[in-house]
Amino acid sequence: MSDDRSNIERYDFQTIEQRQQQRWRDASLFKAHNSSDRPKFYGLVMFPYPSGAGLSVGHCRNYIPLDVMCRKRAMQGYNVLQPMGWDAFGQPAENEAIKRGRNPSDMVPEYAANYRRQLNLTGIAYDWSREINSSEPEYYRWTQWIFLQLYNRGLAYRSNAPVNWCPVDKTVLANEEVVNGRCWRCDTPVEKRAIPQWFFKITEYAEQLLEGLAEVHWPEGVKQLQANWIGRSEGAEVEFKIVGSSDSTLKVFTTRPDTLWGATFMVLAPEHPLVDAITSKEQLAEVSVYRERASRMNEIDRQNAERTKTGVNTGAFAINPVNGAQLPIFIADYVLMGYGTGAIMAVPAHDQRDFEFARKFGVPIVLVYKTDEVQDEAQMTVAMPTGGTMQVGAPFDGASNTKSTVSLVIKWLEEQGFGRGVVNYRLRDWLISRQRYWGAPIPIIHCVDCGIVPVPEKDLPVLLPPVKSYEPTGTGESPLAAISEFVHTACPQCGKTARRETDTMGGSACSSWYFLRFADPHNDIAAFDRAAADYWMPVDLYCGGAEHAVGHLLYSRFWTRALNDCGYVSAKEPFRLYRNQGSVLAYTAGRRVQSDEAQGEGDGDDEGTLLDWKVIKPEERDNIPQEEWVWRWVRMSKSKGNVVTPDEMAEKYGADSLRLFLLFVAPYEENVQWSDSGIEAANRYLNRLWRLLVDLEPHYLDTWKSEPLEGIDDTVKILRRRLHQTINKVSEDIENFRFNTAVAQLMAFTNELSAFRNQLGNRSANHGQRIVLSEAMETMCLLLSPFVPHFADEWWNRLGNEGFTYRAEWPAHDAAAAAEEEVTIVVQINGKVKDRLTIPVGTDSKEMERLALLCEKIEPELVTAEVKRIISVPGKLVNIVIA
RNA sequence: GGGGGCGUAGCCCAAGGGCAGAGGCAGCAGACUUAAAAUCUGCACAGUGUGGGUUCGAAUCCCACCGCCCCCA
Repeated sequence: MSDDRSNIERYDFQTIEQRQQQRWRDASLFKAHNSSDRPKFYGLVMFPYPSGAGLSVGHCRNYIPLDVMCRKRAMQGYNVLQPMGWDAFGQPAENEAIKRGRNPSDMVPEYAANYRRQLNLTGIAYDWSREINSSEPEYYRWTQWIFLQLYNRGLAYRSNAPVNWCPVDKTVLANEEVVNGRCWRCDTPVEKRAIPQWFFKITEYAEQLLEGLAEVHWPEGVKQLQANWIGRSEGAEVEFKIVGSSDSTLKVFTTRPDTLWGATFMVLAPEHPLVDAITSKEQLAEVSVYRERASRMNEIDRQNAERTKTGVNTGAFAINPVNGAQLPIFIADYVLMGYGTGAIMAVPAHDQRDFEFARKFGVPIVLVYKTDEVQDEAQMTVAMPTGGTMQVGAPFDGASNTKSTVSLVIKWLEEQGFGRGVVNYRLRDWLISRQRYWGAPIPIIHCVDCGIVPVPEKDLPVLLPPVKSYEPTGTGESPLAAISEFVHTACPQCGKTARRETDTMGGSACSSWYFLRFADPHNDIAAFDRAAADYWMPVDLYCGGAEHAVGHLLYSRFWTRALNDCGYVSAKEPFRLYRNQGSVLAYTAGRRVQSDEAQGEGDGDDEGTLLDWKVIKPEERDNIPQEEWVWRWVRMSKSKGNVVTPDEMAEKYGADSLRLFLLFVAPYEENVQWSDSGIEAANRYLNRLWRLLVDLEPHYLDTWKSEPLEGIDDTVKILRRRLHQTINKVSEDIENFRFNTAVAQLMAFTNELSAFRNQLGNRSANHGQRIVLSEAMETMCLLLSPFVPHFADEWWNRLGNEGFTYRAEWPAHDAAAAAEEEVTIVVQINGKVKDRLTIPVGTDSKEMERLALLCEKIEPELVTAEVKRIISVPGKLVNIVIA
């Protein structure tokens, strides 16, 4: 060890990181090949929308753990694909462009270039030769092509759908733009309007999407979320005749056909098409007022169970097929047109919502199932959904309130011709049209004579026309509708003049297949080559935020299955293993908000804003006295002025320090609180390790691998044991996504190595010590490689190795070398620790008990006590239970 | 309203039926220094949110409650 520390070489991360990154680039180190003898590994992170704020350290926390995994797989001999691209179409990009007065087609590539620069800074092993941008014609041409494949299979269709409409802004709003039923811009109550929209028929895949969940290794919570979203329920569709109308019947879906005998009224959604036909003259006025009011409400409020039930009698009656009873027909907003048939039979005795409605409107209640306690409808205070025995004068009287009774009744209904068993799903079709500019144009032409005509595949892409002004028109139509060169075209079938579809596809279309494009990103004759896609798919490890658990993941699964059915890819499930990471939070100054004050301005990345708290924006800091500041940990975002960029961190501490900190600070799934002191600590560790390696360098023997291990002394034997324990722990921890404990283990081993160095002092190491030190130094380079690749490669070369750790073999741990010889066990009396014993590993229980009873601190305690029982766990403890 | 997660030292986190501590931050003391920073060495600090239960033994499993976070509606 040098006494003159001022001369010791510094850890010069800036030079090292630049040098190593240049070497990686020169060698095209991370380029993936579409065929190989080696097994493949496809690691993917949800591709980002490049925003003007640039990449934050929060993004890095998502991407770096995947990089660690990919780098380890490469060292384990896998052919690795880790690509990156830009989710550039869609509203976030368009909104940002509008805000900045820019054209998104100029803006997006600029932002993307900045993201790419930042990602390279962090040393992530991306294959940039596969970079894709979903807003470029080379890409969205194939998004349109897939649209046509879906259209040809009847999986894309156009239909009237109620959409959110702001009557003041005269525009259609996305669900996220409706806040408490009001427009996010002008606070006007939003109305529902029926406008023709394009849908994908994801409902046709409901069952498959549900079953497929069994095949994938995803967090249970996410699977459950998808299952709930799909919402499968079994029941029956029952037909009710309407009094005075011989031709029209009312179809209802019910999961409880066994309670048909207790139905006392019917409820239709206010939008139900039969309402006009059946409403009596006397009720007409009241019904139309109610329908108008309901059209203003959003579905969230309508389903809120806390609300007082409202509704209006239509004056019409339906006939219960099972007993001929005449049931009054109401309309009420708690019934939704989008679920089931938009009509229900109401059984107040056994359904709480129906019960409340019946009590409010004075409709009779009839018990189907009765118990000893519940016999009299008039005395009921709540509905009785479960329990009891059927006592209603039905063919099933005496049956218990169970699933098997439901099945029996369904069978009976089918025999009687009253209805049939059906499976219903909560899942709705996927609304894909957007009346916005910045998206892939829907490749459809409307011809007066031929109707809807798909654009021939040879005419793709339908290019998004370059325009100066692309803001929403205010007519509810897409801005494309105002561009006559775009709109006017010839019908591909009859050649007459026709109009192009002017809606574009929402961004979620582009992101539903990008993982397939990465397999073959530059193909200009197909979306992707089947062999390439079959080689890489499925994605072996997919990382992303939990907020996409239903939307993006479900859509991607649907498209993959649809493309599989079309014969374009073998995979049925796109993502085999899926993990979601925690966010990076920044300590942020805010202030209390009065309850009547308008909430966040909806910057798009402001989600999760707390109701009683608002960020103090940088420009407001001087105007608000510090005593009113309330500090909180919130997600980083540009609008909050709390973003930390990787640029500044790489500049100050180095990319390796940033990587190490983000991996070390907390478990992968958990949110982390950003602190500069944390990254400083990571940097300090790397400095310490650097100096340690410099100190040990003179002892390094490059022939260590071929030297015999016999004759190494006990001190290094223990060091070597720790080394092999470290190999084992780090390898396992990476597999289990426990990067934080893997780093801790590397630090712990560094401390041991450092203690050994200190012990050695200025003496020269003996041969055996040199062998073990050399093994430790080289192995550390390899173990560190996925975490701090620049640092690792620097030392890898410095120790005389050619090439890259990325191409070196991941170290294998020697179980014999890692095994401990002795173990310390505890001796307890009644579960309380009294003494400790160090014994050889493998000592059996009997011997442990014998030794324990002889312990200095144990023996005296047993003189007066009666030993009732002794529990001994090999390698752990002996517990003596006394009376 | 429904679902999920998390509460361990002043702080971030380990341990996931068996000694509460692997690692780090901050703190204290010493060494080095004219001094400080950096560095090195050492030290101290909690009985695991609360209350029950299961067990020879619970931070760990179960139940209830409190607090925080996330997702869905």
